[in-house]
Amino acid sequence: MNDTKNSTKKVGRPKKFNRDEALTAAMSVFWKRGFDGASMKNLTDAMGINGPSLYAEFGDKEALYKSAIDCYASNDACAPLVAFETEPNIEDAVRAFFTAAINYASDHESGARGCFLASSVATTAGCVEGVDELLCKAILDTDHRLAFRLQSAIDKGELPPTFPALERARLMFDLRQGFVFRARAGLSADAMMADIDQRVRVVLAE
Amino acid sequence: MNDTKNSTKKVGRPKKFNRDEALTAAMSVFWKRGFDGASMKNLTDAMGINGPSLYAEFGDKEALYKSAIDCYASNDACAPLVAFETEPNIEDAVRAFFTAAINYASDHESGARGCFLASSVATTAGCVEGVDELLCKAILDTDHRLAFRLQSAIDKGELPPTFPALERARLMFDLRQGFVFRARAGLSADAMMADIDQRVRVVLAE
DNA sequence: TGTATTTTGTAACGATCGAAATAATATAAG
DNA sequence: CTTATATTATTTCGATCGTTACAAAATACA
Repeated sequence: MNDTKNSTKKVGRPKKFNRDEALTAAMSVFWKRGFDGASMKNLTDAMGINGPSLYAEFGDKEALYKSAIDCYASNDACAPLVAFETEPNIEDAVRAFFTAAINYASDHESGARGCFLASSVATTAGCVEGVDELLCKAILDTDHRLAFRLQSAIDKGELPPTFPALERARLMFDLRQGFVFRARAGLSADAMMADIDQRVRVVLAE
Repeated sequence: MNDTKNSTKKVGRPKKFNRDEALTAAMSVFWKRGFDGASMKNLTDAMGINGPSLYAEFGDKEALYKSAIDCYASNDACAPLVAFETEPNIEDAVRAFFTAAINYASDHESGARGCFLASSVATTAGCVEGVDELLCKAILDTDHRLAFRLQSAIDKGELPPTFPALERARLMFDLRQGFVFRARAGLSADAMMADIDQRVRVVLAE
């Protein structure tokens, strides 16, 4: 009766760690130090886990890295996107997108700056197998998700029928990369915030 | 009479390498693999130099890295800037800037993709001492150099007196970061080129 | 021709890397 | 209470890391 579900209790010594929490901790380390800059000691320390437990749960360092990328792409990277999709008015939505992007890149709870994908993972494109594909997918998915929200604003009459949704979606994405790079370098969030109004106008200009 | 100038011939066994060429080779390795991903073996192989010679000429790995950053900032990073400053007509100039940026990020002679500063050095911000400052300086210098060219277009009457030169300079820079990220991920240059006309209009819109 | 000087190539250093072997420990099932 | 199972913690591995010691080689100068 219970053979397909996982029972709440399993045989053997129980794990001391939570998989998601450990993965989030690993992502923070990779984000701050990069793939090669993050040693297994850095990782196990931050994750509160032993070497063998890490290998049993996540495979080797490269597999852990890719899991961390997936974790980021389906959680953190979406925060500005969610802000954009949630705000009903399109102008407010674009503003919320940039505001969230800047805040996120400057003051992430992990202490890391910039964007994990743009500021750390990008370095390993062409070095770690499969990273190129993960990055391309993340970029194109974001383009389309941004475009979808813009298109719905067109459908609702908030934007003219001729509005180039996909082009402006890419524009939003690329502008975000600029903010992200500046934040990684340590430039102030306030200075970037001052540019938001102008950029909202640029994105929505007819 | 010759004591302040360097004589053409020096005492001792002559060097087998050219400093600038070796530094350029080192930059390519750091660009492709990142600071931590580039081993001393990778570096000496690419530079055609021995370990001890490298240390004598450039100091340790970190010093070599910073020299490579300086080398890039005062040479390669300027290519799109120079294109922008050289083209007489402002619209052609903006187009040339983006075209050069995309070409450079997609087909650099070294085989590296993206931008050394944005795609590799950014990862070491906060990890390698002094990198933050180098990055901030490179960003702000570029902002101002772009703004200077826009201002001269205003002065010549190509752009209206109310044109927000510095804001649009930052806009150009940040859009470039998007192209650079896409190129690093492996997206096609042609797809990016197709966006240029629209972005030229965005940058110069009144 | 011999000496001083500089760079070269080789070899080696201790430290740390990612990864795994081993054994102790903590649970569920019989 | 014993057995089977799964995770823990410790230890260790060979490889590679960045760096340096050392001696041979190649030049200018006396």
